[in-house]
Amino acid sequence: MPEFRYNGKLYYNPVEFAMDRIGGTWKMPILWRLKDRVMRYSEIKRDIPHISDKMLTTQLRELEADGFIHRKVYPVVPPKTEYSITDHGKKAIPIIDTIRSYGLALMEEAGIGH
Amino acid sequence: MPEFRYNGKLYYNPVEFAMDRIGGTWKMPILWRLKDRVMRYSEIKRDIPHISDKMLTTQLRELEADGFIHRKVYPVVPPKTEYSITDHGKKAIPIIDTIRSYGLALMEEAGIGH
DNA sequence: CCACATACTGACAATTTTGTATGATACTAA
DNA sequence: TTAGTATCATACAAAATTGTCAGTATGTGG
Repeated sequence: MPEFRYNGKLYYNPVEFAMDRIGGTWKMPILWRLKDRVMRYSEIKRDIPHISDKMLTTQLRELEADGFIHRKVYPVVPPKTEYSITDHGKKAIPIIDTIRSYGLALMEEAGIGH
Repeated sequence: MPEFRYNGKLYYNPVEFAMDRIGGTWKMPILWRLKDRVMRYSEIKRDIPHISDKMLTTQLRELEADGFIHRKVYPVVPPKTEYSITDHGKKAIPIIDTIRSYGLALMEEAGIGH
């Protein structure tokens, strides 16, 4: 595995690079929810328990900067912003699905969910 | 996604559970190397650049505790320890492969590797 | 005039993860 | 007698991630 640099950061392998884009506590949950519908900020927030405004905003911004989602702001008051997944973002869905299924399998083995 | 508890820790979804077992900087690189051969501690260390003794040891111990790898100690001096992947651990390989391929695709899109 | 709504921003703090540095062991070779 | 080896352990520090809290903007409904 040759190491490489991207945006100033050093990566050791492709897995690390992938996880830096879609990993962390919130990015996959967000992408998963946007996979087949457009959602407003407040909808996403209501749908993901425990997420704070700060986390939701920063993660949405990073996903947007990396081209996974699109952000459309309506100039109204109170504000209205819609988030949708991009073609680039859709490519991550099968990977999330794979990880999710694996997680469910691990949970079953561990006796979680009865 | 109903949240749940395991070993005292709170998880929000299956992805988080999966990533807690095989995520982090070093676990997938370790499992990936053990996927088709038995390796000694020092071999793994030589094969994974930048990993420190502390990280290698703690990650190996956690992977062992979670049943992903097996540890065989030979009572000789200097010490000799062999690590091998278990059947349980082998189930993680396709997932790592999926993430790895996705990472390579992202890298290509980003223009990494010429 | 005042509260309410939505989508944020920023300062700061706590937590989690990763890294560094040093030492232990106990036999073998020089 | 001393250095070298392989596999750790442990104390401590730094870095990265996540969380808390307060505040902002601007119109609408009461």
